[in-house]
Amino acid sequence: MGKAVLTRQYIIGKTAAIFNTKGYNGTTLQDLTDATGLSKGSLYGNFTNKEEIATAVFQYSMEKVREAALLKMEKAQSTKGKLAALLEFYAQYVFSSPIPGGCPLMNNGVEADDQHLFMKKAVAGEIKKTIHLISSLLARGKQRGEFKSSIDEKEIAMMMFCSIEGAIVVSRVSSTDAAMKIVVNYNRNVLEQISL
Amino acid sequence: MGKAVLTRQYIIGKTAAIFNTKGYNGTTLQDLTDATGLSKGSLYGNFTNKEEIATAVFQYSMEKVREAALLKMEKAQSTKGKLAALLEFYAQYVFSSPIPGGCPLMNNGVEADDQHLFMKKAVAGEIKKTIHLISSLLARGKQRGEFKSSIDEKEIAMMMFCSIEGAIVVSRVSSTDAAMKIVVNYNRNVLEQISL
Amino acid sequence: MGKAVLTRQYIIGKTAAIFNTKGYNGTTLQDLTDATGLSKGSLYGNFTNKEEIATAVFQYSMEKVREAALLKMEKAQSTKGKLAALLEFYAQYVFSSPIPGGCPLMNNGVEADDQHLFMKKAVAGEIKKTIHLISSLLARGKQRGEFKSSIDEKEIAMMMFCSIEGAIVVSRVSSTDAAMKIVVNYNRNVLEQISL
Amino acid sequence: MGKAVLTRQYIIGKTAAIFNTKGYNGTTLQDLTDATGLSKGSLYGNFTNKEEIATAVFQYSMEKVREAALLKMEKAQSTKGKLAALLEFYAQYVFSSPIPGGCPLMNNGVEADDQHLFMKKAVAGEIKKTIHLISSLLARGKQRGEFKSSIDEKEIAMMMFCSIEGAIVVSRVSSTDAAMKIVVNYNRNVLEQISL
DNA sequence: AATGAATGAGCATTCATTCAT
DNA sequence: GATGAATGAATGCTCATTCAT
Repeated sequence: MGKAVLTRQYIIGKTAAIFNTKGYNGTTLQDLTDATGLSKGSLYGNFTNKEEIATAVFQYSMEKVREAALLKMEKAQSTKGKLAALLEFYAQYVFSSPIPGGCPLMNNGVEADDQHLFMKKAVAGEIKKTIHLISSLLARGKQRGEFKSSIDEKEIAMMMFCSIEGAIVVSRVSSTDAAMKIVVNYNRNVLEQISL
Repeated sequence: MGKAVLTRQYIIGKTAAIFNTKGYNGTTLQDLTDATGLSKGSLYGNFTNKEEIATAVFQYSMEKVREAALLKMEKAQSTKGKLAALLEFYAQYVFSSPIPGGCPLMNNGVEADDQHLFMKKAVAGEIKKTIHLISSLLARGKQRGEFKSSIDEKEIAMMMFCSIEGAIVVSRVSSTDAAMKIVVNYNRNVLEQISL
Repeated sequence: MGKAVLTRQYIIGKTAAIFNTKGYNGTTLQDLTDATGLSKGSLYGNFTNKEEIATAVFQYSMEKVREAALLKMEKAQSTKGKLAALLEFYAQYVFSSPIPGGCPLMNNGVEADDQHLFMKKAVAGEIKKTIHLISSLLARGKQRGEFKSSIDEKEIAMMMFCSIEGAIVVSRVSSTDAAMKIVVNYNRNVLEQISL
Repeated sequence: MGKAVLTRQYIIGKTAAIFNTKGYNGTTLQDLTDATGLSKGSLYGNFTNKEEIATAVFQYSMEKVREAALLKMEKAQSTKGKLAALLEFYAQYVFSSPIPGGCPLMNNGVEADDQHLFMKKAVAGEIKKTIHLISSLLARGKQRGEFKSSIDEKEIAMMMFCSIEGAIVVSRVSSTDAAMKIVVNYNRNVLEQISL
């Protein structure tokens, strides 16, 4: 890895929490130089502009989130166990997310949808990926005979994802994880009901 | 109504879409003077600062949203019919929301949660109100014998709300209402299943 | 006295301390409406602009100062006694001036000299008047045989005035009346030395 | 000297006369960019805010004043001669001060005393320094047998300083150096009277 | 590869003043 | 005579970006 790549990663790692907390508009170059200890010139030497930093940070943040989720899931052996672990992961997410500031998908998605096209595309892609992950697990569970063959894995995956994401925002704004607890519990029950 | 009140309402009405589209940070005083045709001085004569405008706009936007939802619902006579109408309302929400730019709850909630305390409080209150509305309808349906007495109306209300809100963001970011359609359909089925 | 005159005097009385404390540039119309409880429109109904208010306030403030000084002086019967009373007046001036904020002559003089011609003239006139007052007292003392006939009353008056005014500023900036005490004491000794 | 230091000094040098003429409140950032040819951004890159510029300018101005005074004084060999030179310096001060606009001590002192604490401290310090300088000269003259041993150097220094400063303001406001001439002449006579 | 210094456009906010009512 | 509402210019300050070194 060349020095340039290392510096890019250093910058991304040091600034991910800031972007996720303050949002793209709310994050200033000054914030980034403060967090990294680097000069503005150096930031612009490694990225073409703030948009590029934000996009790279978003990709990095999603990797971190996914890593943390997969770590939780890999301990479980059954597909159902893995999905339960994923729910467990989200249950704790509200107040201790891998990148502070809540879910990068919601944070960037909401700010991007009418404003930042460069980011909107990236968020849409990551959302699709995440829903696909859940959907695939459900499909595999069906194949392996863990889940009823009648289930619509796409529907369940979408409901799981949307309700969890909604619950993250509701819980964070309300400063209590009451909403998240209800939603996670509901989805756990869904897992039970579709199990054979 | 004094002139001041009228001007305040005029400002609020003209700028609601801007705040909902660009967010608080992304909306500038220039945006507001452009939209209203008023001078900055006039804006500051009617509001103490941008925060106060944003807060008033948020309250107004939520009223508009609620009005539009209630309008859809009042045609239905059964409680179940009202809840179905509410789902119908959200199904169309993605691309034609009463205030352009998506759901003010998500938009303001996501931006506010780590940054704008003045707004965070307001959003939390409105979310609570909205969930309570759904929950109350379910409870009344139970009383009236439309729904099974075994249902947990708070749980269902929370799931409906969170999944719908999540679906709004997902659909808007993805520029397709596929997610919303799935979520609305799922919740319609829930209504059927809890009906007697 | 018509209502207009009364309102003018009301405004002047309520705002004198503000101008003397914050200076002309530092005083805003908002300060004046806050202090008077009147609207901007009313202020502009009674004065043509801020300059006119400031000028009227300055005249009023100087009257107040002179009144307070004369009150102290009138108890004394000898001319020397009157001048000693005047020094006494200044000795207490630093921390309890008739109009809070120090001497209007210095305050307005310093701010006006390069900027506000309308005020510069007024201040110059009042300074002349004040020095003339001291000078006249010394001259009368000479006539009445209280003071040596050899004294140059204009020189002594100028020294007294300049040293006292300088001491006011020095004392106020230093937050201690040490300078004023020394200067007053020196001038008291001068009075003794010129006495027959 | 780094470029930053040079630019700071350039800014200070170019703006000293403006602050001394218009005062802190009366000086705008626009004035400063006009005088320097630099952008606001550059000004804020070299100073944290207007206060910091004003403070630096005040220190610089006092150095310039002191330099000019010392230059006049160093030609004289006797202490009395040096003090006479200092009076000479002030005699010309009214219409040709090292920094245009009068004495920075009075200008900043009067504006600062009730408003700008950051400046008040600085002015108080410089006043003390200046009075100490005069007092030291008088003390040295006593030691060297030039002045009577009975003199109170602190009293004389204070009177000299206060009367001169008062005379500066009076003369500038009156647009004539009559006051200054009288005060300087008086103080010259004092020097004669305390000489052995 | 990194920096320090600069820029010009833009930021939210306040200014003295006006004027229809 | 007094007011509330408006204005446009100006306020101090911050922004993302550039570029010579």
